[in-house]
Amino acid sequence: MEKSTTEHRAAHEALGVVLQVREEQLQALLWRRAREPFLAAWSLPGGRLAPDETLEDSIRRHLAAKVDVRELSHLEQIETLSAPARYPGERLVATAYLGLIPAGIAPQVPADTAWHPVDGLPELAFDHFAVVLAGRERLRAKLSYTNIGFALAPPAFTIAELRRLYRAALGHDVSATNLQRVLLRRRLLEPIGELRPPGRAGGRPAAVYRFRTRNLEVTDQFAVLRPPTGGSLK
Amino acid sequence: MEKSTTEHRAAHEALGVVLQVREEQLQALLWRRAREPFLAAWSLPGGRLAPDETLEDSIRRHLAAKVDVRELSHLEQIETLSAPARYPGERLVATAYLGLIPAGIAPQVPADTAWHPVDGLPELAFDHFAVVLAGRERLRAKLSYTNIGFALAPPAFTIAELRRLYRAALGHDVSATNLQRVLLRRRLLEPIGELRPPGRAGGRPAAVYRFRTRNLEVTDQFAVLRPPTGGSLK
DNA sequence: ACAAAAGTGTTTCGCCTACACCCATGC
DNA sequence: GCATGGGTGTAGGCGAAACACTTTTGT
Repeated sequence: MEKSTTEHRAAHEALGVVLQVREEQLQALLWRRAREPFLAAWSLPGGRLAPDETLEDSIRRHLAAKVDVRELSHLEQIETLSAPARYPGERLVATAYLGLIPAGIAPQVPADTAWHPVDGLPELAFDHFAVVLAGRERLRAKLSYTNIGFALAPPAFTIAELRRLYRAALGHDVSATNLQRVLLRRRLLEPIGELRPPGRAGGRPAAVYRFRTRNLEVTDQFAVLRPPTGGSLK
Repeated sequence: MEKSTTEHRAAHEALGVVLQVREEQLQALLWRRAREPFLAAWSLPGGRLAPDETLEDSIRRHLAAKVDVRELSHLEQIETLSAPARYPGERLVATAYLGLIPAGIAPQVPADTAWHPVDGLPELAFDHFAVVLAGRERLRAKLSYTNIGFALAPPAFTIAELRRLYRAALGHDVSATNLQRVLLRRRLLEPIGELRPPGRAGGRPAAVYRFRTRNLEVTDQFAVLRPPTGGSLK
């Protein structure tokens, strides 16, 4: 049963699922491949792991060629893909990361790189389609029980603007009334004390809010099976 | 900025955080190292990735030397560790898996392998301590919003028995009344129609239950920000 | 005055908790 | 009978959803 494996060395790449809400849609940053295999197919940005860097360092370094890394408001590992045949002709293990960019900034991207709505992606190279969907699922889940919205939102925003971001990311409508109440009750948002003047059509000026912190925090830790009010076991 | 990385090949290992509730405590399966570095230190079982296997295949293969793999009721990837200096003298990337074994079975383990309570672990080799804690956190979180309890429980059990498993895994007391109601309301449990006769001290016979499915299902999908009763967007 | 947009008040609902009480058994 | 352990009835709390209504602006 035991194989002689001590000599096997797999090449390792980092892949980035970089998401941003653009034009009311959740979009992913894709790169048009310049090499075989899958020449000219759309694929996730990324590249090989170098000897002296972590995987997170690596994805940051490779993404730097596509977007200004300072614009990444959040980065987390999704999963590691290791099917032996996932990359033709070579053993290549891939670790995928989820990267988020706040709405409202328009990163410069090179000519071989473009944003694509996650609903309605083109054919993607390798197993990248499933990776994008896994990234979107991670984002959607965390929108419900963490403050990860900070990573989709600009530094300051109105509830109506935030609502459009949540709607695009979640894929379903969100009530502005309830969104405001949930995020305020959980103390994720705070008003900065300014008002946004209404547009041409008039209307009451909107209060401007910001996220209280721009680091990931779990805000709904134990939905059920909460510890009893008081004691933990040992 | 771009490094010449095309030739770098990192060795890759799979690590298993195998947990079981034993004697009312959540315990992890550890292996006493027989080689340098960290000779004789306790560490997670696992081993090198072979050329023609996935990482999941790999951890199953390596664990087979420690426990009967058929006893693994659940296996999922936790995270991939890639700090360049995490393993002395060699670049070694590690992908950690969480494996669960139902309570009540006593797997044969080799002499160099033993169960240790997760509260009160000895010093572990490398970065393995943090990996065990990450595995426990994953388990605790999923106990709240999935049916992962099936993987800790034997095929049939009373509510009182299940309560002890949840208590050990969560680290805090759990009310049998509420545990029963939550798990029945979510339709995770169903009675098998049998009764467990009481012990020497008497008492009403307990109904015997089982998990409706023994595959992972998310049961509390969107805590908040649920889609409106009706429509999804696009 | 009217339309538009933002925000608040209020009701309803459902899930969860806590605790009292009832049930079935051994001694 | 009484002790012991299992299960159910029920009331209260709380967060969330829904919707009506008020507030503040532009035209």
